[in-house]
Amino acid sequence: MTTIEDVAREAGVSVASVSRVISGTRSVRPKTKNAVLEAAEKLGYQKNYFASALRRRSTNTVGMVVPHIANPFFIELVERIENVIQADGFDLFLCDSRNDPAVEVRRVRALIARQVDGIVLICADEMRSRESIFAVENKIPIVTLDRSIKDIALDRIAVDNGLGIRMIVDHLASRGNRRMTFVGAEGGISTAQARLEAYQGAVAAIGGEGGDDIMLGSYSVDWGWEAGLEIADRPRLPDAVVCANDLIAVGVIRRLLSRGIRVPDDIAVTGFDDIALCRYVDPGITTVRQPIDLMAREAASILLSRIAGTHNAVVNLLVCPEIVIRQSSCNVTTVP
Amino acid sequence: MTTIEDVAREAGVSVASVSRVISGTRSVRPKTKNAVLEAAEKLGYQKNYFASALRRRSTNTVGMVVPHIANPFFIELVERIENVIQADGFDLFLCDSRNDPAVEVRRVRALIARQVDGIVLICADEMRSRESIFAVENKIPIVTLDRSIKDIALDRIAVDNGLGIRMIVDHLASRGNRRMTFVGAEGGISTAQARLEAYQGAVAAIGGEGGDDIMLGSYSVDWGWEAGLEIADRPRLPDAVVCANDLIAVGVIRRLLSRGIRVPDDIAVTGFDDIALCRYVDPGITTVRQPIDLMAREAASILLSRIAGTHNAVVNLLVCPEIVIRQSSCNVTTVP
DNA sequence: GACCATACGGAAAACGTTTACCATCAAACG
DNA sequence: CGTTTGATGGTAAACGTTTTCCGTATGGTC
Repeated sequence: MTTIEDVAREAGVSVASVSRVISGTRSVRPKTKNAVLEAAEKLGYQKNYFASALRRRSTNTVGMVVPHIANPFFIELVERIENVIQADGFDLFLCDSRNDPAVEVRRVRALIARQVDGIVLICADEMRSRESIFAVENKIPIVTLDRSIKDIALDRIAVDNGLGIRMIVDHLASRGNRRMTFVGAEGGISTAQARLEAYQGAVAAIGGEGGDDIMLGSYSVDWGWEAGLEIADRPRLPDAVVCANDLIAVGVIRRLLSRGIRVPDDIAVTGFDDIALCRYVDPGITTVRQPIDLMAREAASILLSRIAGTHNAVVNLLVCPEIVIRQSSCNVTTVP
Repeated sequence: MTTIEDVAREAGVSVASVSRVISGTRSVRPKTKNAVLEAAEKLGYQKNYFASALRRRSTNTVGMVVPHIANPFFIELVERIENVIQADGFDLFLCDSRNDPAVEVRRVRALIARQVDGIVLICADEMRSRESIFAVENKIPIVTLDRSIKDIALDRIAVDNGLGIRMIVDHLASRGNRRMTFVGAEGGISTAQARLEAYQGAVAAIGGEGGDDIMLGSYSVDWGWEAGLEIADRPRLPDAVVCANDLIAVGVIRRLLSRGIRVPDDIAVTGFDDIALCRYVDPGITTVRQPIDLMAREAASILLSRIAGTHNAVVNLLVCPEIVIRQSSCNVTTVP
């Protein structure tokens, strides 16, 4: 391993000059600069990341913790965020909390130990993820994305979940659906709670039935598949099933179809998020599109400005969703 | 920030003793050990990762580079690998090369700079990913997974792609299909090449047509959707479309259905990998299941043993796939 | 020419660990 | 009782940067 000292010797200058050239912290004469660069090139010098981080106490790295790496919605957010911060010279460390607040807090600690300059958190639980925040001890900035944590003043970027669900229920009602069922997620997930409450309110608002017809599980295809069975076996079917996310909707639809129930002819089904999968299944899924790009850009830029030290007030940004109508709620022709 | 020195002062011992207790490198008397642990607890001491890494030149971390984080097949491998290495006390850094060998080599360099102890690489290109290997300069062990690099003796774990495709073609032939088409991926991806060649050989072996009916694009739904159009518009349809992976198959099937062509009644379609999506679309996709769990365990344990310094011969492990028959190739009833 | 501001180079002190080396002590052994 | 051995504790030297502090040279201004 070649060090700054080898380069200094080769270039005939001091280690200080080499460091200044490499890290660009102070101007040096063009002549010495070139000598250093040539020597570094010749020796194949690579800066030691740890020595640098130890001394500077900063790593140009941000960490991101998501509940489940296999959920395409989170992955899309990760990709967008990485794009933004990379343009600013930051690297991204990605961690999966496996939907477990205990794992989450371990991940956060590991990131802190590696001295990331900031954290983007999609939290596992609106109550128990407080521990993750405490673990940060205000040492570095942290912004929450998509899901929020109760009663803590933190930057947050999320879609207006309530509005999304109301748009869905109104759309279903406009197609003549009156008897509805909601398949959501339990546990302390803020988005799950918001979508559930909005569903209840919206069904009441349109004067429909089923505002209290609620099934709660997890944000997964498996749960949708399970819930779909219960629905299919009912003596009297609902007109529409409102699912709290797209994965659930996929499971519900698969089950209904497998039981000979037609979607949307017998039952309309809707999702939330608009992951790519919605376009690839048949029927395509009517859903609420989250403005992922906007959310990622906002989250990243808020975090970066906090890292830079600019930025004051806590941001609580609620962005508007958009409804995407596909075949699962009404027979129309669409193209993926 | 509390350091080892603060703990030493608090416990009334030397920094050496504290370090030995914290890192467990040498035995210390129970009495001093307890004093250190209590002091550390009291002061909330956290070891500085960078100082430790700088001195020890090892980080208990392995890096993994995958071509595309949004591809569920890779994500499943990542999850399994993380499980294995975590049990051994290692952390995982995940990077996305965006299918670009130039990005890949940057990622590898970044991992090396962070002194990961080993790398798992799913390479972007069988020729140009050599650069990534050269970047490692034999400094740390590296194993390749799924895709291989030409003419370099490296540990490699992959499925027997040829066997998988032969199983598919034989299955299609046994259902009476004779006129076939192959939709694959171009560029220097070893698995794409292996699947293509196996297709040509297998079609010849069964005396079918279409061994030269080849369309090459990328491993994506979009490419399948595009290729499906060309197929749907042909004056004479093939009996079966063999796709090089599941994503392509999803795109092809969606397109054929949208053009009023029934799957499998008019055309059978098959995939490769057996990602979860195959069970969620309708019709379910007949595909080749890769033994992901086995592959991940093998890759991880080979890497770990190389890191530990045991292990000699280069491993080239070709594992057996399994065919999974669903509705896209013949009308059967299956359960997701 | 005297003075000052500015630019630049170098020596050395951090940063927080780990570890080589030495000192001490107690037990074991002849 | 002298010597050896093994266990344990401490001191100080690494690890490779960055950065403070100081010295020198350069150029400009009066």
